[in-house]
Amino acid sequence: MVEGKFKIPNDLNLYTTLTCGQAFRWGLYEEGNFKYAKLDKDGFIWAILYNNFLGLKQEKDNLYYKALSEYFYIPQIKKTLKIDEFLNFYFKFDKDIYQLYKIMEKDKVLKYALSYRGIRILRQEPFEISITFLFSAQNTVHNISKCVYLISKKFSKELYFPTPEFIANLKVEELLDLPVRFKERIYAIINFSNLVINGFDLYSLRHLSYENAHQKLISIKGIGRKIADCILLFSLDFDMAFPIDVHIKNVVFKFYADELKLRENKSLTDKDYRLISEFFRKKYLDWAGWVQQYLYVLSRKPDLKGG
DNA sequence: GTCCAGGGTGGCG
DNA sequence: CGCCACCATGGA
Repeated sequence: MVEGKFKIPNDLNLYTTLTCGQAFRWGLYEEGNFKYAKLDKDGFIWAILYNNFLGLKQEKDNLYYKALSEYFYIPQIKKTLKIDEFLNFYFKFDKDIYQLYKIMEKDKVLKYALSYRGIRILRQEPFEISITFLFSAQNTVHNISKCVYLISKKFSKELYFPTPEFIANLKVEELLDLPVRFKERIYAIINFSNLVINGFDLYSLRHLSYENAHQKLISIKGIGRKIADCILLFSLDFDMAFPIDVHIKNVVFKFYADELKLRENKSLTDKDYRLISEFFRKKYLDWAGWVQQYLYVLSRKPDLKGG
């Protein structure tokens, strides 16, 4: 076990970043159990990621870490990173979030979300994120994290995230204990894993335009517009992706309806999804996905819903 | 008991 | 296009 201190190079709110619905592995690992978003007795929050076991704790501008190993293997770039380098990679510290704050101050709604400053979009592993968000349909953050925990438990004692080969070879019956809303989600993750082992290269989508990458993803069974945007934003560096779930939809219709000339329909139509998404993308470019995350956190706070 | 979570698909008018 | 039904859950 290695321990150390890392000087945070840009603004960060560690706890909110790790528990705001973009990552599902952070919490407290006990014997045969996992408690999402819970800290250990020393105030560290833990995750199994990139074939390592990492605990983090923030004190002002410092990140204290404990890790099983000093090295993290990043499969999508086929490189091993030392812990400092890894933290810069994972939290995208090369992106100067103060530029985002300047933008947010000018917006009537986003300025209120500045109270959550320090939320960053994480750079996560594409296959894991794809499977994770395939679990996410009409599901809760808590249950999604439980799905990820349980499927990792089936794969290895160390709780590493399964390989595509492992999931592809599972039978549906072996996955029915996962708390997904719809059984069809189980078929989707097995199908997706088969695509990957047969040569579908998620990471190569990064070379495409946003439009083309999104198009490729939604052509896959079980992945629609929203899950595609989550995969692009949370694992493939498409920071201009703007996923719209029910919370984002509500906050946009409440505060931006006039500006966007929106008329509320029974459900969010493809036309409106595209309209809203494009509006924020054109306005905020490579910060659109980050803006979306601040809106998401803001809209999930019950006391702020009134506006 | 009810309501709702980071949805997607297929089908009909 | 918009709307609908349907889909093996679990917590508040």
